[in-house]
Amino acid sequence: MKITDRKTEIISVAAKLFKEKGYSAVTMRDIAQAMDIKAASLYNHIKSKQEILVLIIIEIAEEFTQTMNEVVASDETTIKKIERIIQLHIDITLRNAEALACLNNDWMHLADEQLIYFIKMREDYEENFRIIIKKGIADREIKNLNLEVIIFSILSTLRTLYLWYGKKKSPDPTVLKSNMIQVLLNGIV
Amino acid sequence: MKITDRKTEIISVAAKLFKEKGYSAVTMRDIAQAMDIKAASLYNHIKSKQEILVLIIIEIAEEFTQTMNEVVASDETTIKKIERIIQLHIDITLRNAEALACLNNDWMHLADEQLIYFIKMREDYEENFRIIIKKGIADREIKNLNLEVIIFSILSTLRTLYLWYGKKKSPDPTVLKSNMIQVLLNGIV
DNA sequence: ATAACAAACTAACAACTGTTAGTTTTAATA
DNA sequence: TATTAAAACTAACAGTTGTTAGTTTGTTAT
Repeated sequence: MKITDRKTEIISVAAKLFKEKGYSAVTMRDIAQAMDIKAASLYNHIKSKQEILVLIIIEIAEEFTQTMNEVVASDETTIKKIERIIQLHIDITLRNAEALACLNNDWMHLADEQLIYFIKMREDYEENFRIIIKKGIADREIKNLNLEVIIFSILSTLRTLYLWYGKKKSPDPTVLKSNMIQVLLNGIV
Repeated sequence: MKITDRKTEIISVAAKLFKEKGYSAVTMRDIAQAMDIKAASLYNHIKSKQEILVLIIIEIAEEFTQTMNEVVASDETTIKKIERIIQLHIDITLRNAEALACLNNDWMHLADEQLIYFIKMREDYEENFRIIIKKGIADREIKNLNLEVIIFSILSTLRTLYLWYGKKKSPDPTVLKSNMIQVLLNGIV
């Protein structure tokens, strides 16, 4: 197996285009052109446009799922758990912002089993987060505020990190992490 | 002028569809079908598919711009200003979640002057927010954390409120507002 | 040199896209 | 009732879409 075969290249190029215009607005000819080949040639490597989407999204979704499962099963403090989740999102954003953009914006274009599978993972992820925060409130580690507001505000920030990275104003990863923890946990006032 | 003419109806139906699948994945025939008419009939009321997108996005963008300009020009405390911005986002989300989804996900499908105009408004909005927070830090109302992290975490939460509303778990607006202020300003720990 | 294989190509398809032209229906007004 | 305007219709267009079939090119192993 080569370090980066042609199929991997297609997926990476496609992800970049999907991030900019969305899955539906990107044509096979767009992807081909970005690789300096013809659209038909793509089919020597991939089965369909759908397959590209699936390969971009599912792998990352599974990575989120697995780490979240580990975190939720651990016996750390709630705050440490949240810090690990923040770290998880930052890590994946740095490694593959394009795929994250795609996951966030184009998941609804998955089909059949893959769509169901993705939605299940997403719901489980949120539910695990809910369990963590709930326990944190019960243990008085977390303020007794509306559970859904807490979860939503943290998750929506972490999920859209990809929008931010790549911009000049974004600080380096370690600074980002510590500041993000400060802001999300202790507030800004 | 009728209370709700056909054109307004088209825009509202289109926004709903755009929210679910994105601008590019929704066809004129989809919009027509949702209104129980034929695609060609839409053109008695609108000029093009593009026009629908423009009408959905620009009006709301201008509303954000105007209120933000008012807030930034006021002489309230920084915290009061942030509270007004939170209120602004909640208000618009409640009134027109579909248009907000569209603004967030499909703005890049605007064209020419409209695209430039939108990007300008978006940049100005962020810059105004930056000015507010900067002053808050200088006045010691806000903690001296990384400016961009503060702005990003608040804005990304407020901008994706539309994703959340409509779900069962979302609390009523006044509870939402007070909890959102608590979480975003004072943190959860 | 030749066989074998990966990866590109050309050409074409059937379906779908936004949109136009011209016509008919519907409902309100004179 | 006749007129008019709004809003629907049918039919079709030119261009684009994802995809397939069959062929050629380039590289590697025998």
